[in-house]
Amino acid sequence: MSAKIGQRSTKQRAAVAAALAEVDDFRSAQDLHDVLRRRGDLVGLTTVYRTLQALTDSGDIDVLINSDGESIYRHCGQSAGHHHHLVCRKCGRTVEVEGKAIERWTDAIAHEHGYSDITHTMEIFGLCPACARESTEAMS
Amino acid sequence: MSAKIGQRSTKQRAAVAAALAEVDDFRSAQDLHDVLRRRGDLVGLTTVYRTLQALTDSGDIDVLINSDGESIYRHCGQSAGHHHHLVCRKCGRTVEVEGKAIERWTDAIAHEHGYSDITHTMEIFGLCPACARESTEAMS
DNA sequence: ATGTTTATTGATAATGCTTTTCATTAAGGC
DNA sequence: GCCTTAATGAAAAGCATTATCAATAAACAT
Ligand SMILES: [Mn+2]
Ligand SMILES: [Mn+2]
Ligand SMILES: [Zn+2]
Ligand SMILES: [Zn+2]
Repeated sequence: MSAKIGQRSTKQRAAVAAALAEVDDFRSAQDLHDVLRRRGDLVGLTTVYRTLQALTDSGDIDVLINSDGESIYRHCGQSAGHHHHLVCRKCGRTVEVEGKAIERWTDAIAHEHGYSDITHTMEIFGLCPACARESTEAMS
Repeated sequence: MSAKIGQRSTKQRAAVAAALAEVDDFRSAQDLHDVLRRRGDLVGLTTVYRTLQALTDSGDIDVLINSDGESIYRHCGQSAGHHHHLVCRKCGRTVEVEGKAIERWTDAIAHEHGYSDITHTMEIFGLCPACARESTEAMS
């Protein structure tokens, strides 16, 4: 929402924002750096990292850590409101999912054990239809 | 469950297992390496990593990736079966929770979108009763 | 427009976790 | 005890991310 990621607007930050808008999958900083290079926007890798960090801090994009321990970023559709993700572990294709049931369940469990001030993380990983098809074709 | 982490039993593996039994919160490989050193068990860091990897693969211990992207391990009570955790963000106190509802829900969502080969992560964080009490006392 | 200030950039070096190498050691079966 | 080979671990490599710091360029004043 708020674009307050710094006090000066630069072409580098605009380029990172554009790249995030173009691909709407979760991507690593280095992936996005490559996307930028292919687009013709020469932005330093350091700046990509810095900008993603700033956008994450301001809540404008979502970040999650994949099973390799690497951070991946995404500009979410309705960045307003708590939601979760179904992510393809191969290509990053993402579906945003919302689940009141989960929210209620985690709160119930936590209170049951006397825990307060609850938060939770929850992401689903799998192979998207396209990547699954690719996999089976490769076997034949 | 199965202790089949290899075909030979060594004192190093026994030492790692003992260290895991002694501390029952989530710890990094390097933390456990220090615990071993303090115990007087000289086990190479490489071996600690390898053993934790093996124990994780065989399902004997749980691993999760913290917000720094570092893997932390824990020997769980009933190590049989998939489960999740309710972790105190202050002191690390952990409660193991099981939730068939979550498992069914994630699978349903994933299949609904055509995703296959599903896994998921889900952890609950909060303040345990003891830490919450401490917090309110500090305010008075 | 030109100059001044200083936030921002980015090439490079450094950090830190984890994995790979590979020569040495020691289980387990005989 | 001997043999086979899994297992160990010191050292090097790999890899994502962060820290440095001199050069650059927004924002603002003149
Ligand atoms: Mn999202
Ligand atoms: Mn557990
Ligand atoms: Zn995919
Ligand atoms: Zn606590």
